[in-house]
Amino acid sequence: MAKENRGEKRDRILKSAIASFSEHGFYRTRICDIARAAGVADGTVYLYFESKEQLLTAIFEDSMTRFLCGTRSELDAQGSAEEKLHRLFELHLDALCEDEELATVFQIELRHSQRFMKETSRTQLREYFEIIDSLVREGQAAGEFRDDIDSWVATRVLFGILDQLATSWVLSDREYRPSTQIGPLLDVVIGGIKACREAPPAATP
Amino acid sequence: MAKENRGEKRDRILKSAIASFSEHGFYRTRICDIARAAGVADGTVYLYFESKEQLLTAIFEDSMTRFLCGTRSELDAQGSAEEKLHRLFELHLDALCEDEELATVFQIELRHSQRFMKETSRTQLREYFEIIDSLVREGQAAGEFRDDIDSWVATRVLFGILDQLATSWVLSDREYRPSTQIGPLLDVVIGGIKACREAPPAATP
Amino acid sequence: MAKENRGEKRDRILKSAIASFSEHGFYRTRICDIARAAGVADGTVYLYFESKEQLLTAIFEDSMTRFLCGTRSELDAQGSAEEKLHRLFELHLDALCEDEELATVFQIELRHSQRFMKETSRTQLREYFEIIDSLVREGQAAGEFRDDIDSWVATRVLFGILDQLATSWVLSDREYRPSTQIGPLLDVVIGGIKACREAPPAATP
Amino acid sequence: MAKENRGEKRDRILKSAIASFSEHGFYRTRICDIARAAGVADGTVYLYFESKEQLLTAIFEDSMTRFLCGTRSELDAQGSAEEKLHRLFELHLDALCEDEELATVFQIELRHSQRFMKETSRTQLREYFEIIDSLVREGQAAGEFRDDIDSWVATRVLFGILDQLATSWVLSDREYRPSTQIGPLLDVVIGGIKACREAPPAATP
DNA sequence: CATGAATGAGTCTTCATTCAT
DNA sequence: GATGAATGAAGACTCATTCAT
Repeated sequence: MAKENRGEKRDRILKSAIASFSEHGFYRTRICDIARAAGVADGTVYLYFESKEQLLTAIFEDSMTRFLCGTRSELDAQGSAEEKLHRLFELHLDALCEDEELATVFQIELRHSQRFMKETSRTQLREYFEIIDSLVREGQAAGEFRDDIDSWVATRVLFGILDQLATSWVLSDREYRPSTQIGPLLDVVIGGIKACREAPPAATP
Repeated sequence: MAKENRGEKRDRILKSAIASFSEHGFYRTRICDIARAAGVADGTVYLYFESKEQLLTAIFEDSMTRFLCGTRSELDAQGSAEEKLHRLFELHLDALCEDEELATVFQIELRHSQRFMKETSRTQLREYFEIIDSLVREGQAAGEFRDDIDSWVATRVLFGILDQLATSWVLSDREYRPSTQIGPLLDVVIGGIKACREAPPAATP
Repeated sequence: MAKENRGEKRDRILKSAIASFSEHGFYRTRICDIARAAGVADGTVYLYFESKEQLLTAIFEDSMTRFLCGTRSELDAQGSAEEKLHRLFELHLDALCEDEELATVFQIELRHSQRFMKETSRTQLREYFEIIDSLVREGQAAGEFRDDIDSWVATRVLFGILDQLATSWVLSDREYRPSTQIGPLLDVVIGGIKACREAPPAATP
Repeated sequence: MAKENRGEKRDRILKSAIASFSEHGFYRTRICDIARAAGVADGTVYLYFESKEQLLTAIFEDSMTRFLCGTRSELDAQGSAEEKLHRLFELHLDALCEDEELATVFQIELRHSQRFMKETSRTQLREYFEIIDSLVREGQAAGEFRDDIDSWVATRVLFGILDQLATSWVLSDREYRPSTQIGPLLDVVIGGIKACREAPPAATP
């Protein structure tokens, strides 16, 4: 029970943090609020996380790790690069939609964290970017996508769409599922990649 | 000069606040930073603004007022409802692009303000929404748009696109002008409104 | 009164800090204790001093500056180097005896400060060492002291005696004036310097 | 092995405490640092010592007990009272020199402990004072020392010298052995006691 | 109007100590 | 006895806000 307990407690704190951060924002949330919500003492939070800032970072890292973990195998099951991209986006958005609070932290709170935006983000996010990038290259290699477009540029556009879709949903009244909107959007971008439209980013937002 | 001075000083403070808020974020910005940047004493800030929170609100209100003021006459100069919508979006995005710091405050910092999101926003934004709404109705009345769609729903979709376009730009490296992307986007939505596409919101984010 | 007040308040805080540090020790003293004793708010302490640690450092620097200031002219009034040394020691010890709390901070509390022992001390104390050193050289040049002894070694021995005399007094019941003991001690050291005794440091403690 | 183990563990903790206290100071040392250095759990420290403060006290008491134990027999081997005093001082200083960390704790850290300075010290030290005092009386009875001097006063002077010699050494760069300096110093004091010099305390510090 | 020194409530973080295992 | 996770009181420091000048 000991080790079980440890992970369990860490999770409770993380969960409480996500709830508080999403409801009141990072700065208006006090460590003691998180602790109380998690049913632990203030000091206990610091047994699991270095600082309030790192608690925010940990939310990102934990979720990211879990997400990337389950994603790769899923993608292998798909056929074309476009299908894979579609599935990736679906997984991404569904993961966020399953936990509205987490989604808020991801799309809103993390953007304020200096440390996150400058360090963690660049390191941790790279892996995700590389997955997208490899799908684009795969599509290019298979003749599915234009290969005169830099795959990294395409990757940023694709990620941009995804991210905006998520932010949009978080800031909305959340009455719809953003993953249902992937199709039309992807159509435009893929169309842009496939055909010779001049400005694929133009379709981004 | 007296009154001139007053307005001028208020503007300096507002400008400094925008700069600080956009660079360091609302919570990491101290009133004394704003005061120093504006070349006034800390206490002076409170002669013009009730509180730090209200300073944030004022940034929104001031900009909104200025924007709405110049907008109506501009719109009258346009022909069709679609042209007017296009022009409105253009004005909106150009206003933000002209001042990247202001854009950041609008798209990022204001979202954290509880008071803003719950009170100010809903009050102040209504007027803007009503402009869009009236354009939609105008188009519907003129047979330009489908009239079996609730104008208020259409309005929210349109505003959503606009807002995401702006956020997207702010979070990006800002190498492009978002107003150049209005055309294709509007095409989709208007197309959605005009024809019988199934999911107009699908193009929202 | 404004500027008067400022210096006055700084002094009150410094004085309260000396009293608290000497009575309860640096670590057991709380900033709010000092503030209350000085009749100011907690935050006010930080308007005058960067940190608790720096408050300790400031006690040293302030006293040192004041002491060195008044010392030089005093020394010019003396005749031989030995007389000057005697007078210097007298001034040093009397300065400490005049303020037992300050003496305690100097001889006990400052020894624990990492920053002090590693930075401030070495910088600020150097000037004092140089005064002693110059007196030793002066005595050597005048044929008053042996000149086959490194003046810097002699300086350290002399300062060591002085410092121990002070510490000794602080840790004692303070029923005597340490300055009355300078004569005999100096006799031994000077004797050691003057004559050819082999181990002047032997008389140090 | 059981009992052996207990004493051994206690010693390890004590040794680690001495090392940490001397290196970082009492207040900057954390119990968990001591525990880790001793290779035990945090809680284990409390199986052997009541509190952090008492750990400091125990360092004094343990060393004192060990020292006093070996001292008496040593003294019996000496001839005159002066020789015994000399030997006592030698033993004292050598004990400290053998363990620089212990010396630092004795001369520096213990001075900050309120409880030590006010309670323990006065109780535990008394025995040591009484040894010195008995040697003085012995010398006086044997006509070796002047008997018109209060033995208790002489005792304090003698202890003061010894203590300062130790502190001086601890604060120095420790390139010399303080016990080599006992001779000259004792000369002065004993001389002061023996003859009719005016100010025996003058040689104190 | 303008100032900026002063305020003091608020919060993160530390760490001695406890106690269930 | 031993452990080390958990506790929670304590305190340094910050900063929005006020108000005497």
